[in-house]
Amino acid sequence: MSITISSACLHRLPQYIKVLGRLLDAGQRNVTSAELARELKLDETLVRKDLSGIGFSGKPRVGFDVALLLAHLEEYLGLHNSKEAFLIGAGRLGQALADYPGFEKYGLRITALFDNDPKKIGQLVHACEVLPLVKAPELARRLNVRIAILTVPASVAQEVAEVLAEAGILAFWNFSGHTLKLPAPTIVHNEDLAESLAILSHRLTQLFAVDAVEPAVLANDSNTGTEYHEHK
Amino acid sequence: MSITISSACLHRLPQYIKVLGRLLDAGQRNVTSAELARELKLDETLVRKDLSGIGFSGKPRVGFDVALLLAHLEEYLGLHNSKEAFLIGAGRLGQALADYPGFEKYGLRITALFDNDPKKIGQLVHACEVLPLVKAPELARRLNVRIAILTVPASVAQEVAEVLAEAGILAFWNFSGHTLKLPAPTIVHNEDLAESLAILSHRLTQLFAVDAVEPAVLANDSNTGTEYHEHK
DNA sequence: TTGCTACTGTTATAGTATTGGCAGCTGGTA
DNA sequence: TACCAGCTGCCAATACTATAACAGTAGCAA
Repeated sequence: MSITISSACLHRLPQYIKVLGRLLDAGQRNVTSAELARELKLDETLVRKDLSGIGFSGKPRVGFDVALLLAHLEEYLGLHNSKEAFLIGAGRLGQALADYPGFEKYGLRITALFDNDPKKIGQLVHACEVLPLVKAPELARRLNVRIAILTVPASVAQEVAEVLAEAGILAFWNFSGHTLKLPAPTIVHNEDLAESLAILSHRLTQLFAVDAVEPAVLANDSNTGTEYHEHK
Repeated sequence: MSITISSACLHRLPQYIKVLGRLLDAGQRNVTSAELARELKLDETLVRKDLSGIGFSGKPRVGFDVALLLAHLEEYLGLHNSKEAFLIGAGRLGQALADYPGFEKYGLRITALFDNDPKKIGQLVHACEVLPLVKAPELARRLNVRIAILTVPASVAQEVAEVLAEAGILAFWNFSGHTLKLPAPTIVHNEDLAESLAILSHRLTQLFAVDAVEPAVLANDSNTGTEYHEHK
């Protein structure tokens, strides 16, 4: 099915989904590659290449069927597969994530929260009781949960992750800031605020330097989530 | 100074900083490119190229001076420049970010929080009083604040951002999930959980598919924060 | 029904990022 | 002091991604 999929393309697919969702809500039936390209500031041939690459075809003179394409993308990304996840660490970030409405839409359901702070245990967060952390491995095994969202302090992240990996957790969505080292075949997705901040900081200093000196050429790498607007 | 800097390289620099910080804490004085490469699962020539690219030299037979390199990287990324930011939206995510300890280390200081929920106004978050949102533009102008962290609902993000841009905010760190459209020369850095989730979802389905069928080759694109471990 | 238009899908080209190889320098050692 | 080992730094080769050009097809109108 998906033999080779460019990493850059993979990052664009969710963007397509977002735009398509908007179009669908607006009642638009078809969309052309040029339209998608304009919306996401991409080249229109790139859009066509991406979509044909994941096996979706448009129709000449019409474009792509919005609803069909959206469904195809969601299917391709596996968003329909219901995924159950444990949320480890019920601090502010953990609670914020538990509240995040986008998860359910994307097939992710947080089935339990864990923490080792006695004050937090028993609290209700988003209709879920916070359970003691020590019970997580056993429950993961019993409920066959494969995904963990880590919102624990960086200092304990590695230790916690190892225990959970031992209990069969295969994918970690890691917000702790500590880069996890885990044995195969685990998937680790590090969400690193510090990294984003560093890049933002660099761009800011660039911007101010440019302001002061001359309007130099700035690369636009939209695939990383940052956008650049040159002067004038 | 920095004429051209590869986007991929830019994303690696914070990683170097992280590793170097660990090494410095461990008391290590020098580090070789091979060592850095091993730690971050990169090629060692790539590490050398990145570091020489930002104008830092190592010494043969010794490697790179950890402290000096760290300082150089931080300087290069402008982490020493003190940056003041407004946090817009004092919901759970906003409060979690206000609490995040990494910001100060990277030169970012949240000087004020804003919200338009009367219940939140006046609350203290991380030693900062939550102010009414309508005052943000005026204060931004008066205090010369250039950065805004947006943790408002997606539905109002565009509107809020436009008002703030009007008031002189140049950089938006956007957690709202809505892709902002702003005029030049604004910097927008979108932090999109939905996108991350979609990619994670895809990797998961790939993993399970691989599990079921055969150990296909999986690309490792470490620059996106996701790591892959192949079977065996 | 036939030709035209507008869009898609594919092939070719160029630019960029990563990998590999080699020369040169530097610190240790006998 | 002279040699050796190890690591850097540059240059070439390769792979990959994005842009450009072109051929093909389906709807629409006359």
